[in-house]
Amino acid sequence: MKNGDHLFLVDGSGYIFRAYHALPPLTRKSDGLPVGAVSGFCNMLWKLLKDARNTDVGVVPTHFAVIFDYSSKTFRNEIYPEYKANRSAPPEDLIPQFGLIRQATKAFNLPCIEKEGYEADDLIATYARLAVEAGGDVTIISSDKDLMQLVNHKVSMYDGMKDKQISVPEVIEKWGVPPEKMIDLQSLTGDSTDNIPGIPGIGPKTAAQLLEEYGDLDALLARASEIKQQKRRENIIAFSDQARLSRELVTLKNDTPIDVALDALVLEPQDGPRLIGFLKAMEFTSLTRRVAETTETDAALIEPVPVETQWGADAHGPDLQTGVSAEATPEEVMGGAAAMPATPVAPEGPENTPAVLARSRAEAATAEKIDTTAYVCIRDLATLQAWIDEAVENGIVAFDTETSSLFPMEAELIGLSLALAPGRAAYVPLAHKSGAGDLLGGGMLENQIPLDQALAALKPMLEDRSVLKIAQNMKFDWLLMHRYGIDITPFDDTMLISYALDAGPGGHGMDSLSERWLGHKTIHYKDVAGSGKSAVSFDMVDLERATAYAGEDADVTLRLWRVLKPRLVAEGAVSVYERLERPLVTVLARMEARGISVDRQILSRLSGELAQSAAAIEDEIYQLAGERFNIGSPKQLGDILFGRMGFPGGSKTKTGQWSTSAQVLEDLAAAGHELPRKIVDWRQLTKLKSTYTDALPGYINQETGRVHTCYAMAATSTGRLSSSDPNLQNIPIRTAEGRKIRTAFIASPGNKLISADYSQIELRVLAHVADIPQLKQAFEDGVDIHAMTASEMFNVPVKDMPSEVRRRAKAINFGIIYGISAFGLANQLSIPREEAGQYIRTYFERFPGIRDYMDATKAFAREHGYVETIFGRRAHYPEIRSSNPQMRAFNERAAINAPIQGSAADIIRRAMIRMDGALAEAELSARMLLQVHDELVFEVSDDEVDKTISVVRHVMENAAMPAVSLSVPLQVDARAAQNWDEAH
DNA sequence: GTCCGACCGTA
DNA sequence: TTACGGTCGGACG
Repeated sequence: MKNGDHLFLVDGSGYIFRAYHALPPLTRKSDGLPVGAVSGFCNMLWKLLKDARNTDVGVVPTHFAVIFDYSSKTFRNEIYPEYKANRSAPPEDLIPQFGLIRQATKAFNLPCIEKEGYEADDLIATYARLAVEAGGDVTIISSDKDLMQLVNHKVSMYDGMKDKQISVPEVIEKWGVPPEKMIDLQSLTGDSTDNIPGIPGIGPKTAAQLLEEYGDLDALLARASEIKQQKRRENIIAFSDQARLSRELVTLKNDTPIDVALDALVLEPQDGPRLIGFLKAMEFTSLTRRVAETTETDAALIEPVPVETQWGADAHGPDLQTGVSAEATPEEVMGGAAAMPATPVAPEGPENTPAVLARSRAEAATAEKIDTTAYVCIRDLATLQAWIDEAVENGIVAFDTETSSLFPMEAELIGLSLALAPGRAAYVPLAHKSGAGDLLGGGMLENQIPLDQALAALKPMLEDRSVLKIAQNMKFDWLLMHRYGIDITPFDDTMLISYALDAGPGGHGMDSLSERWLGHKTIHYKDVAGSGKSAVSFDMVDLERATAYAGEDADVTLRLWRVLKPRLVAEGAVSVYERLERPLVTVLARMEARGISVDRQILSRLSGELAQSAAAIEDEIYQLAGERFNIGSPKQLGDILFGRMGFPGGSKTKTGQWSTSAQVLEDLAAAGHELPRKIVDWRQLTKLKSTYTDALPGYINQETGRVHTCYAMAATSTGRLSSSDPNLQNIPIRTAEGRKIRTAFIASPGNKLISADYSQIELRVLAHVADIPQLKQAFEDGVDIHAMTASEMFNVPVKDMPSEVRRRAKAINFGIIYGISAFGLANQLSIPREEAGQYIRTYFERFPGIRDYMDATKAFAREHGYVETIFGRRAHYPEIRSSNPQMRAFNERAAINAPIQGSAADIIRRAMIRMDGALAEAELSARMLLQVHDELVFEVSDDEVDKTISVVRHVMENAAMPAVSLSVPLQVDARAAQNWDEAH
């Protein structure tokens, strides 16, 4: 920058709020996305830049930047915690616009500048100083009085909305003091919107008058006793410290660290097609036309670029509080009734609606052939950098990693692939071995970019908030890269998009999605790495095959995204994806990374005890049976029990074998037979040993010494998570023997485990969605729900109720949630089917609303093929129209269960998404470790137990709010102890 | 070596 | 009667 150059600095954050309130609301036609502030912003930028190229106008920028606030916490909060504390969260329809305006800035080919810990105003002050020192002039595009202190003969302001210049005379005219006294003036008056205290009773007029008389703030405070007006004098003396503090707060910091040099702000030529791509996506038709004319671009040839919208707490805007009021989307606020159909946006004509776009994308995707030999293998840094640059330019890139393991906490990076456009993908090998002839696997292959250099090159792009990273199952890649010091943001996940759209039968793996949506059979991992004993690690795969395989993964992921993402809007699944799926990815990844401490000694001792007990029982079994056989083989066991020994066979399995289930064996035992009892006991012991005490130690991670389960986000049809490797959602609890295994899950020294679980969450959800007065009242009163049910059904008082009566009512309550049948209930309670049927009839008489709800849900599912949770998550049951009565009945029961189980699953997801923020807000160091459907397990320092329990309980009990206001209270029981058994 | 059914642990 | 994942045995190729 040199003499005569002119820097324009746009106060982006200030503009967003001002435009939002000043301009009429505007939404994108096709899907209702709020874009009023974005529209105003684009029009203003266009006007500024158009004038800039018109040399008839006096002021021509040579340098240009748009500056944003990054977060609400800045150094000012250190000085004064109350700074801006009175700000409420931004309006919900403004939230997605923060990100869009940053994207707009990029589309205008302008630098987008922000820095964590600093306000936009400080960055503006810093750049203004640098520019003036370099001999340039500065125009700040803002009308914020906080910036007026910067005005001088080289620096002026411009109000883009009023088309008004603000120089030294305008400041004096408006405030009665010259710009250099604005700081003192604001220190005296304070500022209610920023919660800056100032001195009570002093407004701008008085302040200006005082400064005129005494010169500056210090002189005024020093000579305060001379002031004639009594009240004013007393206040200034009493609140002088407050004025000095205010001065610190309002004084802009003009020496903040900056990441982008002044000279890098030089104004680049407009990129017409890029800008038009964005404007078309926003559906700003008239501005699109004007830009097309001016840049001589044929807008018809340009596709709208996909834009990233962030609704939640990830969205960066100034003063975005973590409070719940900020989080409801319009879609959520309007939704909320269970099993109500979300209205898909109906295509009303040939215009470009989301539904039309989604359909055309789907058609195009199957038509395009995929050539896996066309991918590039990148082996030098310069080429990688060129791809990265293009990704940044593009704003979108599909990303995939190849690793040494499917366990993300053990996996090491072997290579990664990128895709910039369909068919344009590259593989970057990073740790392939030469493999030639050497039994030890050979040395490292030549000509690979060193891992640290590749990661250093990729990190800025992977963390660049203007570049959308797309992956299939991002949690894996996120956790892996997190371990390499990179936190990917922002991202989309094709697996989760598919799940939000199409949960039901059928998975969401890349291979099946590719086949379904692209009509393309992917290369299977087995085909490149082999399988079983002959399988090799991916680092031994030759680069040609590795490139085809890995490149295809990225290519297919990108293509899937292009097909699936538009469907979210078209089919009303945006809210589920944005509020329940995407934000959970990093929450779960961090939980997996933390792991939980497991005591190896306890497990090993238990294994020994179990082995001994099992061996003893084994001998008795052989004695009783009169021969040795494999007790673990249901086939052999059935032959002996029901064949040779002639026990009365209970039921047969579907393969025609005698069933040897615990139920059958228990019945025989109850009839006085000794052997079946022994078998049941033996089964329990060996199950505990093989599944838990023997297996768990093998999952203890070498480096962390902890067990890191893996959560599957898209494995169930209802919205529940599942856990595997190891499954920590089925650790025993029902029997005393089993519970011992829980004692091996421990808190690290100085810590406790907290277990917090929802009490009867599914029955509470049922009471809410089916609107059952007695159930709601019972939960309101906090009474024993099963006893209440029994009392209603059997006309017995709750007091001194026989336990068997309560047990039956409990079975019925669960039966209701599961889509009850007389057959199932009879089985569960070991009573005749007729009796079970009578129970159900009685239940429906007492609670007619339940029958209505079940009938309505079934009818809804038959009509639409899916059901919905209270948050709009859909579960599809296409087979509910099957002509097979068994199949149909099964799907009906599942359809009744899904909204209940799924709503409960959604509630705990919401709690989990908010939990880390709430704990941080309360300055608690507790770590969330595990989720078991209605339970969360935390590890917390001994001295923070009580506070943590109260925060956790608050978050969990209010998790449905504000999207859904449940008509039943949620109750959370929480306890802390040294191990999981005692905590639960 | 791979797949499936039976069984059983959890919510 | 709902939703999962792990282990085992045994049949298949």
